[in-house]
Amino acid sequence: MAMDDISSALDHGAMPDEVDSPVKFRFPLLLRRAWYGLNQAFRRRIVHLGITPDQYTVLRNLCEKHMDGLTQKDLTQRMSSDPNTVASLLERMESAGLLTRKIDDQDRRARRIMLSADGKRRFHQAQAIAQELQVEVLGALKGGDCPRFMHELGILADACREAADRSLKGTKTS
Amino acid sequence: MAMDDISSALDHGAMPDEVDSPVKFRFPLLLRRAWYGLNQAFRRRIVHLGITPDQYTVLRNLCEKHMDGLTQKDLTQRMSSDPNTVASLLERMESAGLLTRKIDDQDRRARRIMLSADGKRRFHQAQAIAQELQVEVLGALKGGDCPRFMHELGILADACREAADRSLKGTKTS
DNA sequence: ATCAAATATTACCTATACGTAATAAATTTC
DNA sequence: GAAATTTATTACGTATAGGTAATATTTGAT
Repeated sequence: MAMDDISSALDHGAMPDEVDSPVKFRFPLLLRRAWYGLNQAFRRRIVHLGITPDQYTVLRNLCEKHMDGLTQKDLTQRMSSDPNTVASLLERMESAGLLTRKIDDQDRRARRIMLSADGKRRFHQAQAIAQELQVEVLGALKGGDCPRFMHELGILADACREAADRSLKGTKTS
Repeated sequence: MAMDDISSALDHGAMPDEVDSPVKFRFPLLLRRAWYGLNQAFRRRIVHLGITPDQYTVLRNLCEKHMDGLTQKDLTQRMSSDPNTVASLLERMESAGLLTRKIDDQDRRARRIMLSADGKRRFHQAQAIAQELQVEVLGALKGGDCPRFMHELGILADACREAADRSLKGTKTS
């Protein structure tokens, strides 16, 4: 039953009628459901640590192979995020004592973000929880489908980002 | 080069070391990039219509096969969203003249949402743009990968939602 | 019929996304 | 080498996510 629905609804790769396919197989709705579900699950599991999913992402980027710190610009790119969002995010995290921000020596426009000892500690606690959650969720994909799925999701993610960049100025549809 | 990385990083379906795999193949980061990219692209393309991507989703749900209207609860479920979020979203949309809200006859706790003529008109304009965007993005997936990918994304989306529900009360990890 | 429990919504709160404009410092240009 | 341009960040505004609590209404139990 499942494969029939899929075949009839999403057949030729990227035809316009996909947009009118059943809710269960529409890319934007599935993406929304997955993203918000994953975030809510993680948020609920780490709320006792006093950090949010986005703050966890910041801690992770700071913790792994960048003990020398990152600028806000670096973080913005690594998180596929926005300078404004990252700025206020870091402001809250600095107030919470998770990190420090100091003017960069090489470029005094930039601020170099450094993880605090407490930030590192809380990150490691959250990381164990993140790993559990990831095992739970990805376990739903049977067999060796996972690597290929991630590869395809990466292709689509890049396509979405490029579409967003194209949509800012100039030609919108190509 | 690509497949080697994938294979070494994401091999056994859902092992903990996936969490430490290269950024390019981490589920949460890819999901984030895809979701925000898609939204930003769509937001930029419909801003001239005076609606946002989330408002488009409301309009779509109201427009297709539910001319008799939906309650806020219905909309919340269809959008994989939250009652609070939907309430304020609809408040703004009502102020903008996109829809009307009236007390339901059968259940006076509920409010029945009805699309306005202007809301319907703006929806159809936005829908053409949504279809273009979807063709652009999904076109990045070559061959017949799309149906299978959507099926797998649906499985993961459900797994994420269930994880979130489990995380609210009782046993968190199973 | 009546009181308790469940349900739809609102009110209020903080966190995040992201658009525009301002500011300051680095880089490029002539 | 000073002016124009680019770039990192901040300031401020609106929209959305979602938590907790209050309110009103329906449903269920007695």
